[in-house]
Amino acid sequence: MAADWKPLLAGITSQHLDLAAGKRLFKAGAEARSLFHVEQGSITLSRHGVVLHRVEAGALVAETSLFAPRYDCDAVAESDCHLEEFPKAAVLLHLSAHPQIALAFTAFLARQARLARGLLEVIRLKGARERTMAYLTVKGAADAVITLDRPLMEVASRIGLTHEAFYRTLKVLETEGRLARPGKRSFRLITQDGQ
Amino acid sequence: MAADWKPLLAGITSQHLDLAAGKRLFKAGAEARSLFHVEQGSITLSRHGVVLHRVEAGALVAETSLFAPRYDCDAVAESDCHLEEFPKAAVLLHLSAHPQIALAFTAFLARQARLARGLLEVIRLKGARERTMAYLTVKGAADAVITLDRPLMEVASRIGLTHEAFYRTLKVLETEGRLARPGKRSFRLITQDGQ
DNA sequence: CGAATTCTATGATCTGGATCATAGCAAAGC
DNA sequence: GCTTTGCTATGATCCAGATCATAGAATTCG
Repeated sequence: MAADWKPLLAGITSQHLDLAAGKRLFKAGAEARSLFHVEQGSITLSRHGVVLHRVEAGALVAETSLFAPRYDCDAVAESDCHLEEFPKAAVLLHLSAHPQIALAFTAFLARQARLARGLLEVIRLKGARERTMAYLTVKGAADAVITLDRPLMEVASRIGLTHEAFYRTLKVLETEGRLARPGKRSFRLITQDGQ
Repeated sequence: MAADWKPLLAGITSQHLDLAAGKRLFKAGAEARSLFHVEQGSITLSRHGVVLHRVEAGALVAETSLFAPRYDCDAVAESDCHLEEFPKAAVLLHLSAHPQIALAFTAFLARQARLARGLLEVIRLKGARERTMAYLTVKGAADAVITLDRPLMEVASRIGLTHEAFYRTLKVLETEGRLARPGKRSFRLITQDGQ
């Protein structure tokens, strides 16, 4: 699905790059020269000190800058990083030369955008109850078992809740009969008859 | 910037489509046949009743479905809509035939993704103060005048606050000397010396 | 295997922001 | 011009969820 699409870059000249925690990868305003793939560690993108995005291992840094002359944010290693650097020009050339790959890349970005927007809508809901239900609902159909692949703590912060609040909310939903828990990280939404 | 990129679709066969408020444009699971451009009104995309995205006039519906065999969400008109329908196949053909346009589309999606992710990070901050500062900070550099083009009420809801809370927070920041307000919707962040 | 770390879980307290209420002002409509 | 509607603004109250605290279960690691 939201596949690691690094394989598609296979043909492009690239070079390894190690970056110690706290070191800067690039800064806003500098000429955008490369696209980066995070192999290990994580990179923080920020603008004027405000974090815009946290890039984890397996993801790309600076997709936007592929299409802009300059980087528009600062990139700093949050932890020791192992990166792969792809020269921007080479990437663009590769994309023009391989329409299939270009399309795949486009599809990848479309999914990214939709994912982020979906999370935005969920997080904008007012209550812990609603956010939790909404998050689970988009993850899977009602009456099907949904298994989360990440710690509940992490899910909690994704939807803008503390883990305590999240655990409690899950418990409440369970006692209310709106949710069944086959396992610690497995859930099943119960269809409500009253609607 | 986040330009209305409809002009790029200029060459493609399309047809007008009017949709009354409450009517469904397509439903999840149906074969994905078209891409839509909202000329007037707004469309709500939802999955199992959870709103994933609200598409306003000037934006596209179903970019993701360009790359998937089926629609993965329901699209319903929130208000009376005027749409332009572009057959998926024709769009894909057009994109393959015009690499420039394909690239522009890709760039457009990259910006969308980044924008949404930025907002996500802002909205995940804990306090009204921080969210407000962060929002303004990414909008413009410190010591430059930032003018918001939309009602403060709308900005408030974007960052997950009630308008009351937002107004109050602005006032607090102002009295704290962290923010100047040349106009109702104009702001200037004050550089703090103590850092 | 046992120790350390992380995750899951729940209880008690406290606060920031939601909610309700009210009002001045600006923009739009007639 | 006057009226209506929507935006900006601020005050009072209240509660959901943050914070602090504690602990059992599960996982990782030496």
